[in-house]
Amino acid sequence: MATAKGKKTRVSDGVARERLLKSATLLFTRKGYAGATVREIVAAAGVTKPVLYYYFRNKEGIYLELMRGGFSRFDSLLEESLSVRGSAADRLTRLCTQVFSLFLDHIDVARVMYAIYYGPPQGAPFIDFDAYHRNLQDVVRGLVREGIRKGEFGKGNVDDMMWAILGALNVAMESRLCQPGDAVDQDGLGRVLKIIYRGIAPAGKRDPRGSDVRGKGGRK
Amino acid sequence: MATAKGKKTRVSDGVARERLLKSATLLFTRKGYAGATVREIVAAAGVTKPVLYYYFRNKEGIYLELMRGGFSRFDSLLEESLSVRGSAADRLTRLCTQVFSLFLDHIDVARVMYAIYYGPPQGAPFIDFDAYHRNLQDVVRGLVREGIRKGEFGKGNVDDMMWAILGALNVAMESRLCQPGDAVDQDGLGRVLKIIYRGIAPAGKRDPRGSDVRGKGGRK
DNA sequence: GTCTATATTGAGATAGAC
DNA sequence: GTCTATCTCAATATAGAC
Repeated sequence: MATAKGKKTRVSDGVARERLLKSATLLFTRKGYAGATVREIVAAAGVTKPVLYYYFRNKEGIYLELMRGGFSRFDSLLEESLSVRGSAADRLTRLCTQVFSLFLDHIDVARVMYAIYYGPPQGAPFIDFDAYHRNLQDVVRGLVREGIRKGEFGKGNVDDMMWAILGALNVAMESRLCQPGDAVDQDGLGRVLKIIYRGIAPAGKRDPRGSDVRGKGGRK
Repeated sequence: MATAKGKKTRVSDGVARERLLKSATLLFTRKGYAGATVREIVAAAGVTKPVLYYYFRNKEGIYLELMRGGFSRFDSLLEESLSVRGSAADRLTRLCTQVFSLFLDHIDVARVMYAIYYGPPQGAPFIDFDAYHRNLQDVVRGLVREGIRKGEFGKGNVDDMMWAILGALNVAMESRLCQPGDAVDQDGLGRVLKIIYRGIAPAGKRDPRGSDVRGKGGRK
């Protein structure tokens, strides 16, 4: 990230950039993409307009950078989950836990995404949120399928299992967005997933409740 | 509403009113609450401004009427579910099915609600969506508790079970909002709920109807 | 009263000095 | 990299003709 030449600057490289990203997130959240003005964003960041244009080209640029930051990490998680080894349940839990963790770490950016996705048109550049949603679905579906193939899960409708799992992840995230007080945390998500694994276990092989409550995977 | 003809109405009572509600829903969905002008709404409904004023007083009035329409039915469902008899699972499924049905019947109003809830401030009158969400949580939690008390569900964290069930309902609704093509339908929701009932069944006992989690879709 | 032309504002964006 | 100063443009507001 730092410039190769190590040129001296008034503030160290990227500080203003980070401040801008932060203030843009805050203001996009509070007033929407259209409602947040470049003036407010730079004022809140304690810099002047040209600084924003220097780093991000324009208002759309800083918005896209926000989105890209979140989604690139998300893509990494999906990719990583394909190479990780372990039981299907462990891999699913790992994936959900990591996605949830990413969500919690950037919940303010997530709010902006939700507002753009569900909210009215605001002139923001198009982001194909549905594609990311489908990617997650595909990965989860693949892991479920593998679990069935290995006999870890019972035979049944793969999509039903996928929806049950995504429902757990989804409700955890949205409970955070909606009621930060009484919401689902990482452990809660892990426990809800356990309920689902038990529900999709093969007919004869249901392990007793709470036989493995750890979220990091039973054996490693 | 006043069916008495105190005023001169050119169309039969309620027709213009319904047309206004429909066009307002459409325009609130497309352009947001703030973006939809009274002019457009009445034009789309084929009536004149005074007609809107007569039925709804103003833009806020027609918006509140939309919200009230959805939520009053929702409240009825919650209330009704308290008096219905049957197993906890049946009552939970019945409640979720009915809520989902209500959602599907008024999915365009639901879109407006989502946009207001998650979207940026648009100057719309405040609606306490969180309260409705909490109400649903409370009813589901109560039904889960009863299921545990009657031995239908195993002992365990009541909230975890509640979140699993709400996750299923939630993901069904949002899959409809997001990807109308490949979404969850009533049967799908029922099957996902079965998975969860199995997952929260008492340790030794298998839910008779949940013994087959296979849906008609099979593997996809 | 309503309409239209003009003024004003406030938005995003840029040039060039340092 | 950052600043001061400025530009363009569209929406809004207003004034004055009709």
